[in-house]
Amino acid sequence: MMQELPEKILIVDDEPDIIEFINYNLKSKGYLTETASNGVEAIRKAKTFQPDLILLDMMMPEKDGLQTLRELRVMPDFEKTPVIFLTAMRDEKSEITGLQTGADDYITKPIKPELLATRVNAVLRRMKKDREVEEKMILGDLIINKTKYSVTYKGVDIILAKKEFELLSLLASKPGRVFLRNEILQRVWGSEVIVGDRTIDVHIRKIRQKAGVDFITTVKGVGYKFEME
Amino acid sequence: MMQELPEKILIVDDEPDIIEFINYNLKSKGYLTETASNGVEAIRKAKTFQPDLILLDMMMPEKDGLQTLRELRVMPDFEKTPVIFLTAMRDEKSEITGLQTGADDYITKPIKPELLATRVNAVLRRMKKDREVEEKMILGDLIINKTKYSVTYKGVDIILAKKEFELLSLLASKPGRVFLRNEILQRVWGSEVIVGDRTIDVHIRKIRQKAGVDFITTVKGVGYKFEME
DNA sequence: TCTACACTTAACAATTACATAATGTCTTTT
DNA sequence: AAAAGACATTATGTAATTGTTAAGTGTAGA
Repeated sequence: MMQELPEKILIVDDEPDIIEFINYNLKSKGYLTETASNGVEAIRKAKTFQPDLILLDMMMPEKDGLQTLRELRVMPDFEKTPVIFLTAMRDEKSEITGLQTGADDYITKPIKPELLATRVNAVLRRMKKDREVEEKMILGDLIINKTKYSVTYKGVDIILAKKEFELLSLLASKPGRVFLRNEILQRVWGSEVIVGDRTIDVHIRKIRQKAGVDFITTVKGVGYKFEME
Repeated sequence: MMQELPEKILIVDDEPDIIEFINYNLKSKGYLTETASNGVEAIRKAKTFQPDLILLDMMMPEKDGLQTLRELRVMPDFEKTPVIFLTAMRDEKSEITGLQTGADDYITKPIKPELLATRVNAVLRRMKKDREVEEKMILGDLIINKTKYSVTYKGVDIILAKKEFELLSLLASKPGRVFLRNEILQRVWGSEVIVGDRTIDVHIRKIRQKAGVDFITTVKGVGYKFEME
């Protein structure tokens, strides 16, 4: 039987007392925790901490829980990270919007330790099952494993550098769909970084070269797409 | 030869007669026992007594057996503690729910001493085997023993310092999976401690050096992963 | 107290990824 | 067919990242 790693939980709330309370409870249950007191901090911490689950207060100054969740859901890393909303009292309205926006559960304050633990457990277990299936992208003879950062073609390893891997993953995430050069830049390099257009070509070339076969089709004047022949 | 400690059993039932009866039987077989008469007391006693096995009555006032078990399972200490349910008569429904919730066995009342002893024995034996397997990680020629803090490669001992051992254990816990530097820091050093990035490299180097072979692969710009060649 | 060892850091070396420029090839347009 | 536009290819310098070594610090044990 394999040893299970403790799961990482990010706790976001603007009230220090609540953070303290939740933090204590979850830590004593063996979880690895990190905290944030507003939406902006939450997003920053999420990037470095890479939590397995996020507990997110709905009512916060500046950026509220809903808005924070929306922004997180756009980022590939947190597209599927489970989120449990913390809401003040039975507020039917926000419950519905919360679940619609892509939260996985919600807990009403005041928070009861047992309930918290149960919900956290349930959501994490559910997620773990999904993960196992989702971690591998299988595209014919090509297998891309995001957690292993590995690519194999017909069982043979293809060793790609970071940018190459991310580029291929992006294209392969929607086979057949054309990604505009702009979009590729945004998603692989980020919005701040500015690199020339040729850079993409060069990376594409390296992937084609290393793979030996060509899954990437150039759509002139538009972009690139992944396609098995 | 290692001295075997008597195993500790926590008996939970709301009827004093039954507690008395079970207690007498198990004590006479050499077990160390402790009792509780309801769910709340059971959880409290469990924390201090740290039983190897829990006999848990299903039907209890206030907090029933199922609920108690659920709460116990959330706590790291009792995540894997074997539990045998005591149910009144052949109650198919509760049997099923009991086993689903993570009980290891069940005994129907009225309790027969021989049956009790047999079941208790069986469950404890099963657990002991699981333990042994769980504590060792076997990865090809590499064996990592978490309880003994020892590592052998092809039968030869590799003596690692604590941090080195923890680092290797972490990587080996999910072979192939890449651990980001950030995650390594959080999991081996904890979220409070702040150490420089080179620290990881140095530890990695010592492991590679001491092992003679290299199970650890660097993924530049990403992290490290464990991989047998 | 002395010694040994674990751990961290700093400084530097080595390596690698990456972006770019320059040039080549192909395609489309006129 | 020439020219322009678009991508491919190659080579190369640099920036980023990791490897290595040695030395400093602290701590436990002899």
